[in-house]
Amino acid sequence: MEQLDKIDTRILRILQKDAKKTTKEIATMLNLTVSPVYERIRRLESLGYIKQYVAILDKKLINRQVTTICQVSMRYHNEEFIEKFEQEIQKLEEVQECYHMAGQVDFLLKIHVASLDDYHDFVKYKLSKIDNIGVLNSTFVLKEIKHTSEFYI
Amino acid sequence: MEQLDKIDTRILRILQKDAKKTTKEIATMLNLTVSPVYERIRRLESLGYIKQYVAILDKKLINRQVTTICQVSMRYHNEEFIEKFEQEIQKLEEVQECYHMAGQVDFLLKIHVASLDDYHDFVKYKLSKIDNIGVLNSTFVLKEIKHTSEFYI
DNA sequence: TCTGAAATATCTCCTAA
DNA sequence: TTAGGAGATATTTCAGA
Repeated sequence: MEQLDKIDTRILRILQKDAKKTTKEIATMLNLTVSPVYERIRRLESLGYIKQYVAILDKKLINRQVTTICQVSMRYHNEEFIEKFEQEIQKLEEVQECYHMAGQVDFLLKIHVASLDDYHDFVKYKLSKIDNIGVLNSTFVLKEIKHTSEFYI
Repeated sequence: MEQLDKIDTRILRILQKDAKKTTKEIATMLNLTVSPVYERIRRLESLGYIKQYVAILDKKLINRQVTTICQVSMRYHNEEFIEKFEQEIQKLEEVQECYHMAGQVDFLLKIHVASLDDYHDFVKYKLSKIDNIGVLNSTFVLKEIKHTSEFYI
């Protein structure tokens, strides 16, 4: 895998903040012409450095204002159950993030719903239906202090 | 605040998955011409439904493969200390998410670094320098099972 | 790898239904 | 709110340094 040079890194920094910046604008910022910037972005995409371009929505406006962190521990820790759990989680649209953790708790989930009622339903009818869950501990987000998709590079 | 109709919702769903889809492509998917789609996207942007467009990077390729969840509790819970903590967290580039939580733990942080050594340095020289931290509990992500910026709408 | 230019496509805005 | 069209702007490709 080739290394990134300073120009590549600067391009990634710019696109992490604003994917709508035109090639021309980026070229101007970097004192280059359009072509090399165009080629570099293409290369960063095809090598997989840029995975995708997405629109970030306002969760309050689209009525997903309740964020919950749910910590899950399995009853039995064999491979089969773990894999089954991971598969089931993929299907749950309310779950935006899920991590397999080191330590006491097996999985940490971040969940977005419209209301506490909806969260109740989510746990009752979806999450707790998954096999082999031992402990399930939900805590609610009072306020989002920081949330970015950017990596510091 | 005006409500979104079905077409708006479908546009948002598409742009959440791929912000590079052209107006023309979206129009074709929705059996419309370019103009109405163009106008709706503009409206969704100016009303704030779409907050921003970003490029999502591959954290392994850019060398940020270590993800940590850090749970922080304050020593004293007065407003001044809480606000100071929130301000300091904003400045730390390693912190991608920070939530003020209900319950035992005050804050939950998601942190990305290149290595365990870097995490050690982060805690030692940055995080623990913040005033009034009582308990600080780090757990490491073994595997990312799911991570999306999409909301189910 | 870069510059510069030419071909192609999209964006953007306007008028009208 | 949508359709259609036309000028402005961007993307994409390619020869040459």
